[in-house]
Amino acid sequence: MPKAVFDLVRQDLEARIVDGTYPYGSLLPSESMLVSTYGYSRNTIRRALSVLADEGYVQPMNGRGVRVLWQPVAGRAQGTMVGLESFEEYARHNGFVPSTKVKVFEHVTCDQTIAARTGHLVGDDLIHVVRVRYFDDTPRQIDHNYFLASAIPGLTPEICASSVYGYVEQELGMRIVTSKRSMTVELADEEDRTIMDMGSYNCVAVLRSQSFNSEGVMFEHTRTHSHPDAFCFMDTARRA
Amino acid sequence: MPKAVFDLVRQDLEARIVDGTYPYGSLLPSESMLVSTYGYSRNTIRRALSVLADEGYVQPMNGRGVRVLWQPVAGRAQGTMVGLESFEEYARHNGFVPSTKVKVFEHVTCDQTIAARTGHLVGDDLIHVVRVRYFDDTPRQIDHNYFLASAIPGLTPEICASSVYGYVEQELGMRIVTSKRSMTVELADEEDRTIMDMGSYNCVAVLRSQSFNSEGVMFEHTRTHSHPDAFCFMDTARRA
DNA sequence: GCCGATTTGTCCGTATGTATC
DNA sequence: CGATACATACGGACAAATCGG
Repeated sequence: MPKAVFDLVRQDLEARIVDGTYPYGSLLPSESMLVSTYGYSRNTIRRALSVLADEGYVQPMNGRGVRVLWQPVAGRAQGTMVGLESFEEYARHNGFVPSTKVKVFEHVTCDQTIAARTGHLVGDDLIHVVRVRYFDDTPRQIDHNYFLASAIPGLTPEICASSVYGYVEQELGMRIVTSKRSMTVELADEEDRTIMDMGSYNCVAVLRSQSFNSEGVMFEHTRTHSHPDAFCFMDTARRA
Repeated sequence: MPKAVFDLVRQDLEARIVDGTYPYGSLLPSESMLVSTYGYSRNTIRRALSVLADEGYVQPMNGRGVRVLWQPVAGRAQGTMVGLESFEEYARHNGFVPSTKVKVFEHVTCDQTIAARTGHLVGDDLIHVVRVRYFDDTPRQIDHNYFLASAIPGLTPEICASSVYGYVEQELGMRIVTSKRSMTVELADEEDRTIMDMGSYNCVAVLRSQSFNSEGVMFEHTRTHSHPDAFCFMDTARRA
């Protein structure tokens, strides 16, 4: 999809890191080398490297070179849930067959309580959706969504049962850009225990998120309760 | 600390966003405006904006402007645990008095089992440390660390009881740069139940992380078990 | 310890493309 | 259609850190 030059370079370098051409612990060719091999300007090469560094693939070292940090997955951690990944993307990456059942689909007007909890504005016309998510027919997540109705015209329960993100991006041509999230561990509530088989667990992973579209409007608040066996969040951070 | 021009601009813009000069939902002055007010080149201004966008403060919109996404913290979420934050930084930001008790401090040689679990290399000389972390004298975290001995000369139990990161950064002049982390929810083990007052919870938040120093060497693996009441992880993600 | 070569980090000025209004 | 605003790319310059002789 992306046709930007710096992104082509990034993809190529990433592929070579993953396939072992540039193994863990080694140094990448210097910037000037990459400039001559790729034939693009140093700024463009540097931008590609910068993205790779942000994603944790490499680490640049002043005066020395760029070290490869990436290594094949350590093993057990099956779930990635990296960056901004939807339920369906997550399932696909991990070899599960995903399905969804819509339990609630209703219009509500945002009052003070909802506003405080979700970050929507009082008076907004919202669509409240509750969904149960299955991996291979086993209930694993319960989603409570509040969508900004004006931002998602034509939303139906059927769309909620497949992928709202897909609808929003492909049908409405809107790109989800930024998402703020928080993660906590909380006691499973009545709903969790009724719907999911909690086994010996009495807790769930709770992920709350606000999503902003390409216009900078917050169009969604989600609270997801995940079964501990189906939750693994991965992340890479850099320090200034 | 940072004297780079783009970072000064970033700090200034961030401050104006936080203090309400550029409120939530508004548009920042255009790049050309910022160029003339700050007196720096467009590249430099754009770099500052780019960092702010990565951190979730703003969202640039092609052809329109740069929208402010930041808003004062929504409320309850007391804990930030944002980005790369050490235990002490976390405690300070949240008004707790932190303390630490070192339970284990021993040299071990990395065998196959430890290597598979931590990502260290077989044969490495490691320092295995187990620490209990307190907020206001209440045990809230249990840390299992494996430090690469050769990367942290002079490490003592006393240093472990205060801040290893502080020692590493200030005394050794080494900067922690990249960290890869994963978060899961797991059943509290015997150790958790013995040391922490789990109340009605039977789960803990488990955070595993590998830290790389400025030479691109992995010098630490940590597994932290956190009490649910003392764990809140916040994050902002962007989509390509 | 010094010096020069190498490599990454920062910054500037300019040009062109694309999206919005 | 033109004006505005962000996105991408190029080329050049100098600084800072590292390394080898």
